Amino acid sequence: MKHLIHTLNKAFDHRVRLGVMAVLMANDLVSFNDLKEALDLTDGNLASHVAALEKAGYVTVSKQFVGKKPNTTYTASTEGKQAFQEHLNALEKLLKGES
Amino acid sequence: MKHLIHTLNKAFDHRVRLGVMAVLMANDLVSFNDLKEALDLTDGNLASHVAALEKAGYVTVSKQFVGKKPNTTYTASTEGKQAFQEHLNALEKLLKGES
DNA sequence: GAATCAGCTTTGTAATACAAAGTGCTTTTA
DNA sequence: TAAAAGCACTTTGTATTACAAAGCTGATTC
Repeated sequence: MKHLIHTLNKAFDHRVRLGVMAVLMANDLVSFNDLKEALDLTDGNLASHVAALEKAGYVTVSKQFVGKKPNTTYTASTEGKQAFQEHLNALEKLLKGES
Repeated sequence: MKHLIHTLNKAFDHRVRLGVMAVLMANDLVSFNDLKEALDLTDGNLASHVAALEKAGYVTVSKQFVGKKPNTTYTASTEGKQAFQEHLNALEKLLKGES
């Protein structure tokens, strides 16, 4: 028997990644530093979690210069938004006690 | 700045524990084997996750004999139900984009 | 008396998680 | 112009966690 918990997306099975996706669902372009401050994370920790989401194809990265400073921004990909939505649906079902 | 993600309960920050609690919220007495089958887990894996919830005081265990067979059942403690509910509330807020 | 069941515990391996420090490049600031 | 600081990582090192599989204990059914 396959339980609903096995349909939860492992890529989102962590509060930091959940937070990143939540932020990116609400704002479609967020900079590294804004994300870092919003989630109160160290550089390295954020970088590695975002890297995981990027590797999964759920987040896309773009780099440019704003004035003279380098600026990295993140966006949830269409795929990422969809996968996240499915994850939320599965979560909701699970928590409503459907097995 | 403390973000909402830091208010998520680490004890529930895993799909298996989430599943266990969801089952125990819906049914107040569940046996080891029923849980194991419902969630499709190996003995050891279930045992260790339940042990973590028990250690946190969120699940209580009782052992008795049913007929001639030993029988272990689990229940969500009052504390556990409350903590889980709070976790869900935090999750919900997070996913609605409140930071 | 061998196999089975219940419920773990142990073992071993692999995958995270995380902070802190280091890196490379550029730009302010003293 | 040398030092400090910002950006966005990467590396390092440590610690925790996840998990399957095997082992184990005590009882039981064949």
